[in-house]
Amino acid sequence: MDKIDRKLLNLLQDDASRTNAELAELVGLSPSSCLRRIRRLKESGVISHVVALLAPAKAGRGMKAFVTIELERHGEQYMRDFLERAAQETAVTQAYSVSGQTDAVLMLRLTDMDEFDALCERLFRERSNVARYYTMFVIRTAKEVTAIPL
Amino acid sequence: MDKIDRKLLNLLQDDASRTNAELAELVGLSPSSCLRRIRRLKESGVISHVVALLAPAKAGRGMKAFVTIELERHGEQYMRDFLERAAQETAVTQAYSVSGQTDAVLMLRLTDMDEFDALCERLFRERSNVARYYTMFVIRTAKEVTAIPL
DNA sequence: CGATTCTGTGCAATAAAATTGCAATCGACA
DNA sequence: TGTCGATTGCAATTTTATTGCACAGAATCG
Repeated sequence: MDKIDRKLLNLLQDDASRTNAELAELVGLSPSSCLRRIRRLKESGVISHVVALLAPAKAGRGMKAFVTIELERHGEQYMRDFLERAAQETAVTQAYSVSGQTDAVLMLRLTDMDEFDALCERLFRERSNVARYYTMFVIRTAKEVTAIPL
Repeated sequence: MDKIDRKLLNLLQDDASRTNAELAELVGLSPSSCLRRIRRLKESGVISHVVALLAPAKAGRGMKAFVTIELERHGEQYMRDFLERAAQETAVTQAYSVSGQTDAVLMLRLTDMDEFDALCERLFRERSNVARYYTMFVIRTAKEVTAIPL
């Protein structure tokens, strides 16, 4: 993992639809060398996926929310159960167990409030182990990148 | 935006490195038709980017944290200032203003605690407008997808 | 109801891009 | 300084993307 690899990764994290020739040009390598490096980065798992990102609003899910959750009972198994149930919800795009007063954090992508209500019913109220949950609706997105700084 | 478009978007959100011929096969179209649809989806902005996703641990940023922030003074301009400063930090991958008791939420990708400490110093303590901040370190990631369900 | 337009389709030809073999070069290390 | 292993660039080859074109279906309008 040298300087060129990092440069390549930064470029690919920003826009993976560039042609290999273009990337080669940008990092100052021949196309073949460049391609071999990229392949190596994929095989080693540093690059885990190449995906298309959609504009949330145009995909009909412009509403975002964070939910912090405190569980009633705090065993490892309870946490596992809750996260598993949460992960199965399509509106849940991120689900974590965390340190601190809060036990879990969810990131939601919603179409409307009805969907939110139905989700809360299933996840937090219906025979659940949730003691308290606190919802923060996203008002403004100042930054949202998938790139990991190198 | 018909059924085939949605299918294409789901496929591309999952893996955008597939060849056009493969995608065409999967949605039951000819390669040329398929390509034209994808181009249309890009031009219309539904597909906003195509990016490489890295394995955080292998990229040296395995540590994640959420921070909720309450500001001292609550004007629009104060919020704007804070978010702008936060967004400039490379460790901050997501920055939002939110509804509720909390004013802002940050998502952090960190290499170590020293980086966290330095970030807090810059963002929360150094002549800042932050009244209180609460950090939740991610213990387990149960789900983390970029795909928007369609 | 029929003519017309518009949008989308498949096929085949073309252009562009990725991929590979190979010889040369670079750099670490003895 | 010589040797080994890894990386490079070039050029040939293969694969993939792209485009022109004619046709089919749906919607529009008189």
